[in-house]
Amino acid sequence: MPELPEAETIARGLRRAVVGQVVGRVDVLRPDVLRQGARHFRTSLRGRRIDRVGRRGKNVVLDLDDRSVIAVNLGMTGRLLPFSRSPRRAARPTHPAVRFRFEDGGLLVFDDTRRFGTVEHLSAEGWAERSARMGPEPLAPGFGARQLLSGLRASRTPIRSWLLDQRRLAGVGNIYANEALFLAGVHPQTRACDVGTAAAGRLHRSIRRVLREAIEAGGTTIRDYRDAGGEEGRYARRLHVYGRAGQPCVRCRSPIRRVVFGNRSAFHCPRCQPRS
DNA sequence: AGTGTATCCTGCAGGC
DNA sequence: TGCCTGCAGGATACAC
Repeated sequence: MPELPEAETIARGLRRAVVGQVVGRVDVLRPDVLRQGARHFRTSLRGRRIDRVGRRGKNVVLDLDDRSVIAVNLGMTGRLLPFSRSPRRAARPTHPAVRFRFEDGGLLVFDDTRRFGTVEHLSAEGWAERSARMGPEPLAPGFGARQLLSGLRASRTPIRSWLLDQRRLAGVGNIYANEALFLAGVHPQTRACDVGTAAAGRLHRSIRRVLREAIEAGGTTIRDYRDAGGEEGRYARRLHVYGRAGQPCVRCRSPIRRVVFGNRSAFHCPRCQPRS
């Protein structure tokens, strides 16, 4: 679910509530979201102070005072919800997986209905290695059209699959991949190496534009996504193709098509995004 | 290298 | 109302 704009929105919304907080007790209610033993996870976090909240790709990253990090991948339905005190029944998260209790009585709950998300405590080196295996940040100033083009040249996989591969580009998921391809006028099943220089330039611009605008709108809520304050994102009504199969293209009125490949739905306008 | 398939889970919408 | 199928912002592992 959450892609880069949602992770960014959550990270921003979390800062006020958790930076400076010192971790006390940690409750692991659903050990399967961890990638390490719950015992070790709990004990190694106790007493750590949260110094910063950031994001890498689709991950929300909490930097701790010993340079280790808590990396949260939100999966499809993950949420990070801060509370200044234990919430009463009605306000309680429905699927809590991990509860971080702070020394001042506040808490941060990782809530995840489907539990495809993960929470990991990594050393500085462990996180650096992980991050190094991920592709560039599409919104970083240094990420240019040339870099995108050179990455595309070497691959024959469909461009939509290429965009979803976190080792190639970090943070783009199915919604924004489809939206960016629409804006660039590129068919989702075009082989990456067949995206020409001009189209790659358009795609570079549209990826950055879509991600930036989605961040401004606080992300996209289809169903489950909520920010750190429990609010929905407002980008859903601005989607051009995602989830709009059969509806008229906003640009040319042709019906939007849905095709499935790589185990995911892809949406495109057959007229605005011709196959090359 | 690529693609198709299955897996991990839960919940919701739509058809009958 | 109830049952069934298909679908979902992700990621990975496998066989071919």
